[in-house]
Amino acid sequence: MAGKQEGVRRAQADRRARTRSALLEAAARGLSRYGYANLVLERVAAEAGYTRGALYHLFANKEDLALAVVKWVEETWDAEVGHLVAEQTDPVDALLALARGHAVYCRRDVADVMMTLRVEFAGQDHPVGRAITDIVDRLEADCARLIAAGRGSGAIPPGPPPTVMASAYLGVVEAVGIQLAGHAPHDVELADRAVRGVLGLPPVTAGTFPPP
Amino acid sequence: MAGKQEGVRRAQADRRARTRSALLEAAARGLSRYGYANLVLERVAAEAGYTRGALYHLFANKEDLALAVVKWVEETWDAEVGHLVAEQTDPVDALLALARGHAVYCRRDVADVMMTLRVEFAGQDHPVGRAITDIVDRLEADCARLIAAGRGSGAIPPGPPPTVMASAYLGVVEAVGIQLAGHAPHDVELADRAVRGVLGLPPVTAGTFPPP
DNA sequence: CGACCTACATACATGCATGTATGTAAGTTA
DNA sequence: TAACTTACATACATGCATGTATGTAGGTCG
Repeated sequence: MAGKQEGVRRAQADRRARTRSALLEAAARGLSRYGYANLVLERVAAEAGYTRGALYHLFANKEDLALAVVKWVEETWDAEVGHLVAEQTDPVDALLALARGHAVYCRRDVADVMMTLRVEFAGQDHPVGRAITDIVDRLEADCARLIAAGRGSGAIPPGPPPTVMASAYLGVVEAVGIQLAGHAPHDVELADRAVRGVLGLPPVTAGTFPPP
Repeated sequence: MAGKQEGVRRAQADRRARTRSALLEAAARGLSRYGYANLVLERVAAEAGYTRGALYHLFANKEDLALAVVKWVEETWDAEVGHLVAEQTDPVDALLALARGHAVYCRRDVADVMMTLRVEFAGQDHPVGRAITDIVDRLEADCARLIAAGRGSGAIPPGPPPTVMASAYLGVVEAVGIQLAGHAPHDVELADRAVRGVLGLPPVTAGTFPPP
């Protein structure tokens, strides 16, 4: 196990990883634009600079590719938005941080992959659809807990049950993020506004937004 | 032009209209579940009690069928939600009436046809996608005017430009309508809350919702 | 440097959904 | 009731995208 051995092994592994990343990124863009059914693998490969042969060498099939994209998007989202939420101690602060963080996350062009696929596979029984609903369901449960906690402390006024609130909360967060992608800084402000509205919190008074 | 002539003519026309409606309704349900690309015309026809032959006799092709569905949904939406908005004189009341009316409209199962197709054709150049964006763009312009009017009268506090606000407003209305379909009466309440939040209006104090 | 493996391209086979052409029964008008 | 049209079903043809099988060049290791 000399240094050169690992070096060359990393060389081949790096080559593989680079092409994989290129294909993954092209697939993510393609999925967000065309969805799953209309995604043509030859275009994906061509956009990444390869052919379908490379794609089928690195991914078992179209479904496997889409699942890999979903996993990749989930990981980048967690890395960028998840920690913003985790470092908040107050549940309301956490919910507001998630909304604002997601709005910022949505400024990149692959952000609406999840939404596109979720809509396409809604009501179906497809592995890709299940992968997405699993993620969303976990997130929704987390948000429901945060809302329940906020209710318990009195920070969130009474209203519909926390699970229903969480569903509405995530819906508006997603909608604002997608509708206002590329409209900084209004994306963050309106995500904040919409979430406060759903939670029943009073609006921030003029001049105090955005907070430092 | 005796009564009998018109009678029999109405008989054949009625037959045609009934099968057309059955196919249209089946197509609407199919589109909202599977989207356009995954919609199989044989299933649509079978669900309506016919075969593809009937479908191709009444519609030129798949695209024509989808366009007819879009038109039909638009008309039912106008009939059910549009007049609620039109009879409001105050712009803020109109915006709130639209949000609440749309939430009620979304309780039927074909309500998310527009959203499904809009997502599927986003960024494409397809006639069906254009038909939808045309409708949404008109609605968005109307809402932007209402928001500008509310700003002018001071009823809506300052914030992002009306066009951006309208985009966020409609996104939120759509999201809540879809997420909370079948969760009456929370759907209406949360649509109201979300819209008030986006517009920067204070929440309704506890106990006063819903208004008569 | 010769044997082997990996990364990728090219070529082929399959399936599925659309669209079209044809057939048939029911309805309409003289 | 006979000529004609409409409403629909059945059968056929086409295209396109996936998946697989095969080929080849470059890297890897003895």
